[in-house]
Amino acid sequence: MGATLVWFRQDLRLTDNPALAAALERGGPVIPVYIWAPEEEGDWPPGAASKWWLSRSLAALAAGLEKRGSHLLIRTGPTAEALARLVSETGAAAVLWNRRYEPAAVARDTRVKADLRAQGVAAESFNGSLLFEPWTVSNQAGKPFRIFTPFWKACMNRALPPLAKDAPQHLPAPEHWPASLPLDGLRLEPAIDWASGFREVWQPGEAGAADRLERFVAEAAAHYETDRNRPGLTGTSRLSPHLHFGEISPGQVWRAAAGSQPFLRQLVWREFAYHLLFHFPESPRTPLRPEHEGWKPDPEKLRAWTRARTGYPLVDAGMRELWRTGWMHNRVRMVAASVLVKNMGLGWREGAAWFWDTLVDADLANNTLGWQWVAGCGADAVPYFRVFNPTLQAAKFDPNGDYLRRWAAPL
DNA sequence: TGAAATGTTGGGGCG
DNA sequence: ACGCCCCAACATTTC
Repeated sequence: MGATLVWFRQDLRLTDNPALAAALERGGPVIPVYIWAPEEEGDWPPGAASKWWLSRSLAALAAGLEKRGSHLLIRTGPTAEALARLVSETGAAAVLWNRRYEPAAVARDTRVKADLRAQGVAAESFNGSLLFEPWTVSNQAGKPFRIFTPFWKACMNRALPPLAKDAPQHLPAPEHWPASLPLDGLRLEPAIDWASGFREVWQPGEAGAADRLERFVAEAAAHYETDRNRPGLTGTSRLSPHLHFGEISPGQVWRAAAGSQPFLRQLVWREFAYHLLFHFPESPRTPLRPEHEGWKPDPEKLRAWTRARTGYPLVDAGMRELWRTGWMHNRVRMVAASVLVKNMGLGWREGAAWFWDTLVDADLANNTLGWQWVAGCGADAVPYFRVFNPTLQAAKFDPNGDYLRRWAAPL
């Protein structure tokens, strides 16, 4: 039986991983590989915070594989060439992976699949990142949804897809492991150590994701509906980076948090973001609605926003939380984005680009949806007259000033 | 997942 | 007991 390559991408986990489960099912040796190819990501190669996370997450995945008698191969792109070379080095009969939905990734993966099949190699992709594939959810007219609530209802009417079989304690290994680059050879970690605040907050990898989920369900899920809006509390799950890198699957999260409808709703917002990105692949660049085109570039203003010098205490606290931890509470993200677009007159893409570089959970689908929602140019967006008042928002959602105090120290 | 203005309701104080 | 007023709490409307 020939070996099977499992091409890891944004599914850096050994539990509920359909591609890995299918590879094990085939019976031969399993060869896990990660290919670093940022030049294939179109306009959105991973930003600095994402690379920091990726480095740690790959290390965690590699350690998990070693514990099971396996090994993570690291290679660099071009992906098609790297896979072809690995196939010839290992005599692999199949390459399996879990799907991605970003336009550049879809185009690249389609070519890779065709190339492999032309070489006589079995190539199959699986759903490892979403509850429902974007092309399987549609409205009465058979069209993609553009409004959240009907999408949510359609999702709630469907059966939860089953989980994949978890990886066993021992993975079948090939007789010889092909060469691998060292992880630090990818230079994902910053040369200057700006990530000390990140390390205090985050534990990238499958174990960190499971721990975060367990704590959320035990401590916060019951009060999620109200506490999720309080940035001074730990009222949200903080699973976004773990979900982005696939260290945990939405199916696992859904099952653990099934008692909290308001939280499930947020999980479906993530599904909706992928639904929109898949069906409207131009939307990260060209929104569905033309609103908010009257902005002018202003590097000084933009710099003030990025460096936490807007003068709005809640926004500046948020920008400092982002800078220090690679994450910002969602309530504060909405206010910070609203201020950039509606108070400062800057373009949403400029804010989105900063978030892309600084967020550990930077995700093209979610980032695009969030910014277009605030700017009012997306599929399901706030009307132009909906403007957040940063002072009022602080009074409402941080009444004791806990959040402002926590992120008061200047950068 | 807006804010502010305007409208409605009901409890309680008071003469 | 009753009517009147005030006001908070909530609901509705408007941008």
